[in-house]
Amino acid sequence: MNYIDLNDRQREALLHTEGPLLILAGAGSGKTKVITNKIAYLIEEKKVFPSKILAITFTNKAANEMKERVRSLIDVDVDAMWIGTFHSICVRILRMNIERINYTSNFSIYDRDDQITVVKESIKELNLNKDVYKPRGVLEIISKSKNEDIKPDEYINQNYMDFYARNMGEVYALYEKKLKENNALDFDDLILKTVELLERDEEVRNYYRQKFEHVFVDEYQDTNTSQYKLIKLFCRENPNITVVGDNDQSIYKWRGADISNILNFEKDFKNAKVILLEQNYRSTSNILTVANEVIKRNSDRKDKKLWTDKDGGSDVVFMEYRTSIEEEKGVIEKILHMNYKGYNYSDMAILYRTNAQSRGFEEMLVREKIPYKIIGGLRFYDRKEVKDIIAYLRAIQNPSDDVAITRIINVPKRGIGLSTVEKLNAYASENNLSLFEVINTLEENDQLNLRSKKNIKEFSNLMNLLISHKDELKISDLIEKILYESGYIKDLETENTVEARTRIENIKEFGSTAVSYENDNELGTLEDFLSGVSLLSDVDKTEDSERGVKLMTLHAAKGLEFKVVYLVGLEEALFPTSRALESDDDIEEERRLCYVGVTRAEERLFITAAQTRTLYGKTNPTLRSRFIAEMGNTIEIVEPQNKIDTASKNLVEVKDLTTYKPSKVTQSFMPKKTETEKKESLNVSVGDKVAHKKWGEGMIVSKTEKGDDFEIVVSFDGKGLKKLMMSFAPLTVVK
DNA sequence: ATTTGTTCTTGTCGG
DNA sequence: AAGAACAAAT
Repeated sequence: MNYIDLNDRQREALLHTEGPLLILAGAGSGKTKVITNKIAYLIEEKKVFPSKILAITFTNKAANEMKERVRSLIDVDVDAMWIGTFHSICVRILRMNIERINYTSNFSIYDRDDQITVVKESIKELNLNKDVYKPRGVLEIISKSKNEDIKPDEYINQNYMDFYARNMGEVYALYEKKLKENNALDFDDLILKTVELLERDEEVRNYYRQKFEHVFVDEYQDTNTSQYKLIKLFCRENPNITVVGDNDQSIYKWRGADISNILNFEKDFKNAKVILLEQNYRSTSNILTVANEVIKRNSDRKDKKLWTDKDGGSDVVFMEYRTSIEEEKGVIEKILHMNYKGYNYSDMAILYRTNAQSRGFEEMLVREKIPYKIIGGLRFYDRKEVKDIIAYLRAIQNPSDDVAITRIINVPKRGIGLSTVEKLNAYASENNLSLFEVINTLEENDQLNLRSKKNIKEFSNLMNLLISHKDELKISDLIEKILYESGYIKDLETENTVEARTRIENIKEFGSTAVSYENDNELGTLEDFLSGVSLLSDVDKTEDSERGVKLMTLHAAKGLEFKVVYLVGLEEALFPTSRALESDDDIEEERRLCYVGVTRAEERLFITAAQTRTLYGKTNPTLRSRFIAEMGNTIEIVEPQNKIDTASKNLVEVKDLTTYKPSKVTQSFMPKKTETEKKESLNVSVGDKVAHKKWGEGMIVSKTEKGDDFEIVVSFDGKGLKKLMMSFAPLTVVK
């Protein structure tokens, strides 16, 4: 093997095989190359056993790529190494050891939807109002508490004086109780329970500490508190740990990622060596200049500046269209043009901030017959029919899984409706039984009528039949049995609509994933198959070889690269997102996201925006994103051909759109009044300068219809953003 | 009485 | 798109 391919910095990282090492790797600086070469070097030169190597990534795709690249470097059994995501490694450890902390190893894994279901049940059971205690919001609190290792009773005690928060603590407590009863773990638990296991059980802890002589962590800037704890638990004295990350690409704060993990590495690990990789092998220097120009505005970061020895390349171009529809059209025209110039469609990607933006581009691509692939969005495994089948499998594997049972008890329809399920649930919690146990001991229950009992009996027979076949059937055959015995397929066939037929197709495709799983893992169990399915992330489900233009969110694009990138929707309140506008920290995260987007491009980068955007059927005027101004003269601003360019015309257009379309109700109930009221109130639009009695002068950032009134957000000079109702605010227009 | 089908509302980021 | 509220069917 030769290591000449590496630059000096990279080689230095490779040769540092003892003790902690932090590699600060800028975008496109060859970090995967360094990790894989280092692993190969350890095995070949340092005679480290592959089974003593642990490498943790964030996606399965990254893990597989790492395995492949090590395999291509040296002749080694890569499956002996532990290379996987945080979650898959934890599941592997838990399946072997979870009995030590009082679970059984056939536990279910709950995804976000399952979590919401449990939260809703808990809210209901505690007789709380779900409009006040919003399930999504409560779940956010629960997840946050879990990641900070705050237990329900602690949370309740901390918030004892706050009625609202205390009740959320009660929901949290019940949620945890239910998960335990269902023998289920959520995504957060996978990490937390592993931490708990290692903390409590010295034997297990020492086993893994001994086993993992060399630990690698990729995307270290994205680790959260519990993941950090886990890493620490794997480490012995002066550990051989290599972490790779880029603080400028930390974009998962909302998921609990703690950027201080990477910023504090040198404090946390004594005698840590730090190596900076700043040479970029991906992009032209023009693209890097834009990236550097944007990211340098962030305050809390390790200073790092990408450079390249490549030529300048083409200018980075910004185009602002009049409407979002014109933006979509313009980008598609550009795609056709670049294709004509010799770029393949598969070399191009459209990157956007929110999934909702994909639809317009998709329609245009279909119209022009350009091949494309949307990554993320409505995911295959999130489809109703696929989730139903998975729920059947989960219920078979772990009958205590009430969420799975509830999902399928009346799918396909078998006459067990809402009120019956409610009764069963009530009986279950009263007697501390699982739903499945209640179903199996129906005779004792006298609250149900005969018809319901008969239907339930049929369902329980079905489930018991399926469970009895669990061990003797292959997974794919079990799936077939489920589809046949439950009548699921028959139901869809009778429906005989286009929709039903695609559902059948999807189910078939799911069946074939089971077949290929069996081919790859001869000894694979149902449990392993199910964990694999639930731990897949978006990015994992897309093949590299896929043809066509790729559409994805900026988050999904991290780690990928494309010859031509279209970065779309650079507008205030969209990118940066409206929810970030009021906090500097959040703006910095949006800026990192922008940096990630820019650095995906290898040769050509087109940035676009629209002056009015139609979303959810509403058209609103927009303001150019601050990031465009921050790029300054590193980008070339090009007037799109289909743009109407006189300023006055734009203004008229904008006004028309804002006062357009009062909601249906207001229109029919009080047409005249609405009209006059709106005319009377201040006639301003986004971008106008206004003055406020208290806050001085500022500029209008957004304007949204709220009933008869408009809510406007104004950015006051030196005072920040304020939300105002237009009819009440003492505002005057500044010319 | 209970389940199933239909219409209307609501929310509205990201993995 | 999913849930609530209501209407229709069993």
